[in-house]
Amino acid sequence: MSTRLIKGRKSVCLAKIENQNNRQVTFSKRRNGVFKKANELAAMTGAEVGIIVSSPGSKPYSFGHPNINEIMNKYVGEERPLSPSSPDIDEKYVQTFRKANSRKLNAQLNTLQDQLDFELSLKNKLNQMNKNVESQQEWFRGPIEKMNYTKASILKEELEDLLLKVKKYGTERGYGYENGKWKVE
Amino acid sequence: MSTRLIKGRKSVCLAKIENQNNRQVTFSKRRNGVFKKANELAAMTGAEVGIIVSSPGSKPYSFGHPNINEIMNKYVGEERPLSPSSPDIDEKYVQTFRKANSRKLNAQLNTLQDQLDFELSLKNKLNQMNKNVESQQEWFRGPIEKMNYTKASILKEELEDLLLKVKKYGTERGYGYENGKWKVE
DNA sequence: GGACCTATTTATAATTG
DNA sequence: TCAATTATAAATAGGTC
Repeated sequence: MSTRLIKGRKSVCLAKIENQNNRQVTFSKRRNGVFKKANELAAMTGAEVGIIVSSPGSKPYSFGHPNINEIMNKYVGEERPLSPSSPDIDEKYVQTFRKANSRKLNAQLNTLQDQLDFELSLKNKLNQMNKNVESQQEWFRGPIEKMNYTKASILKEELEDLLLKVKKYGTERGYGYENGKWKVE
Repeated sequence: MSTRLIKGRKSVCLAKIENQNNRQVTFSKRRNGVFKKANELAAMTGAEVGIIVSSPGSKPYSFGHPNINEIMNKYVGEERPLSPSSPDIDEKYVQTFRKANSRKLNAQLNTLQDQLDFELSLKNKLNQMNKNVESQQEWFRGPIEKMNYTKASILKEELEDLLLKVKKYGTERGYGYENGKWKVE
């Protein structure tokens, strides 16, 4: 705890970070930051957001609300390749996007999410969450073609937030979270 | 000026903004915010970033570094091959993107499971949630391959809502976790 | 690599012009 | 509607363990 070094952030420099390690660290932090912001944008305004990020030497990451592949397909035109000679992609994008508003999946998802948002109380949700457990593994092992990674990342992040809250305020109530493991008595 | 009014921002609430006007304002501001963050990410780390955003009642917007179309073509490269006249594209990225978008479910599954390590360590929470997810499934009937996305969406929504509620009421004292069950008063 | 910490810079919600 | 203001919440650079 003999800390007396300078720690606060410096002003951001809009230039490529030279140091390889710092660059990687910044990439990870800021990639998550962008995804979090995108998630907030989608949640708060109902916007559709799709993001693809790739760093040299790193895996590609994607974010999509409601789903990266759906958004991508809208952008490039569903079920048909984008003509290599087609330069005016923005125009095409507008058209396909408007037409796609009536797509079945989106409508169903919107309905689902609206119901979840406005009809289920927290108490009901929590009670339902407390039902048994069996098929969880199957859920993770099933096809995930249409689910992008970032849904999971965001989910993870929010679980971590939740856990932080629990860790902070929950210990006095007889449970806690330490060293990556739950302690429930 | 004669009155000292409160202007500072409030804490962000991860829920859809009801007021139409505020929602549009927030959309514009935050869209720019996301693009700015994405631009910084690309500039500082050399990452490739592509973003598509669209809000109902608003035009679609895109951000791309170095180029949105190029990035998207890489991402969907499997279904929509790159134009043969793409000389400056690192083939390695293309391969990675193809892999990310691949229909080889096992590859994605492994990646997903790695990212979900944290959640898997919390089985006694997530497994309970799964039951709820299963029950909600009846609301939605569609292609099997999209079921998992639906489950993920539901789960994510529930977690978001749960987190919101916990943040809102948690510090006051209206929640707890005892004997493997959540309690909310 | 990851979690946590802190000083500071940024982003932005509410408000005014 | 759009730009500026300002108080605050959030993000994050650099550090430790």
